[in-house]
Amino acid sequence: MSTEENILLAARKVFLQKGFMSARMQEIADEAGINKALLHYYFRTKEKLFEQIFSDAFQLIKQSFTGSLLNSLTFSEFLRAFVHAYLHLLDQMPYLPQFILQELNRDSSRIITLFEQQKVPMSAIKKLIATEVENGEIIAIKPEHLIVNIISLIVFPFVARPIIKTFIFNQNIEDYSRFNEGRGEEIVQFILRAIRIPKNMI
Amino acid sequence: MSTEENILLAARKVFLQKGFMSARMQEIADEAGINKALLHYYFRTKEKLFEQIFSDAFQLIKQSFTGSLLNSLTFSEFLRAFVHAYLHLLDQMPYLPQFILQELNRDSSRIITLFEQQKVPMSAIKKLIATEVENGEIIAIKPEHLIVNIISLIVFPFVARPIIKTFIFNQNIEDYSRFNEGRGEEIVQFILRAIRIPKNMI
DNA sequence: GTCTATATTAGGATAGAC
DNA sequence: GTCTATCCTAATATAGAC
Repeated sequence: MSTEENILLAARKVFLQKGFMSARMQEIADEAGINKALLHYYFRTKEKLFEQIFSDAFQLIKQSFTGSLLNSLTFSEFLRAFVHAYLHLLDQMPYLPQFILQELNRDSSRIITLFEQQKVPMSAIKKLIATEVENGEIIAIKPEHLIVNIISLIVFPFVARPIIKTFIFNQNIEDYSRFNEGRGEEIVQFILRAIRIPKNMI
Repeated sequence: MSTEENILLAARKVFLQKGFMSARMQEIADEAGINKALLHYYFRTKEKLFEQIFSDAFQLIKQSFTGSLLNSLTFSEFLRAFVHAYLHLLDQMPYLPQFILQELNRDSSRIITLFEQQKVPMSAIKKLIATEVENGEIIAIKPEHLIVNIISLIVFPFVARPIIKTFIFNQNIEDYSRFNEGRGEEIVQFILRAIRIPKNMI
């Protein structure tokens, strides 16, 4: 593995856990098994190194959207694919959401650049939902609310992990990991129930 | 207004927006219209000043739980009261959730202290849900999932505000604020639909 | 390319006058 | 209690040898 890849791997680990402000160049150097000066040799500044990590991280999230949309004809197909793709990603990178949200709140100008670079297929998803509402497949709901609801149910538990672990599960690790295992289907079913047309209306 | 209150007000504003690491004592002093030395005279260290702000902030959240539980006999009463109480609080303090979550992720040991000091009535809420499930008032759902779902739907949009504003509303402020106005009832109805017993099962 | 040693600066904290 | 001036340390960044 090249030194540059090595640094990027170490930087990703440290930045994701600590965020830009709390991350230390020294810690990244240690993690990569090199020294500080070499970090600067490869990436000049902390800011530039961070930039790389941040946009890579956001791209991973974007791929959950595009990938799930690709092979889905109906909304429920998309929903199931998306929930599981996203949860699979977060399983491997649990710090990802907090990292992204923290940095976007810290530097609000970054969101503009991000929006221009990373085209998330939001309007396609909106259209998919709107069509199913028109066809009477699902209840009348504004696509924006439904999209926000889906993402909230998936992502929030990762951002609030310490609180949930402590205040809801009293630090009981087993209960908590059981909760996580069932979470994907729970979300899918919860949403499907919330948007289905009541049977006795026919 | 006393100098001490003045400082606390300024500190709250700066800490909530910036978080501990990005907050600057200088900025707090400016905001309070005094100088840095006086901050240290009143609160010795940045850490101690922060401590005060943080526990006050968490207490506000706790009160949304306890307050809503107080006068609710059924789950749907609690749900409606809680959603609106919490949203009312976040309307006034939109940075509150990101602040709390960021700090709990930064310093994981803090959660222990917090748990011992601030008794959130979680078991009472769990019991309320479990009872309604037993009585066949709502569908079979694990209380932990339902509680997490409720909080996710309320809180996440505030944490992800920049992303939602940009990627879902294309920076259109009017669309975004219309979304926020309808959000409370949307959440309540979404959850009630997801947990109701289907009519044709009777 | 990689290291050691050093410069620079930002920012929290303190001393001491009033 | 409030200020100005100063200290001190941590952390980013660079110079220069190998």
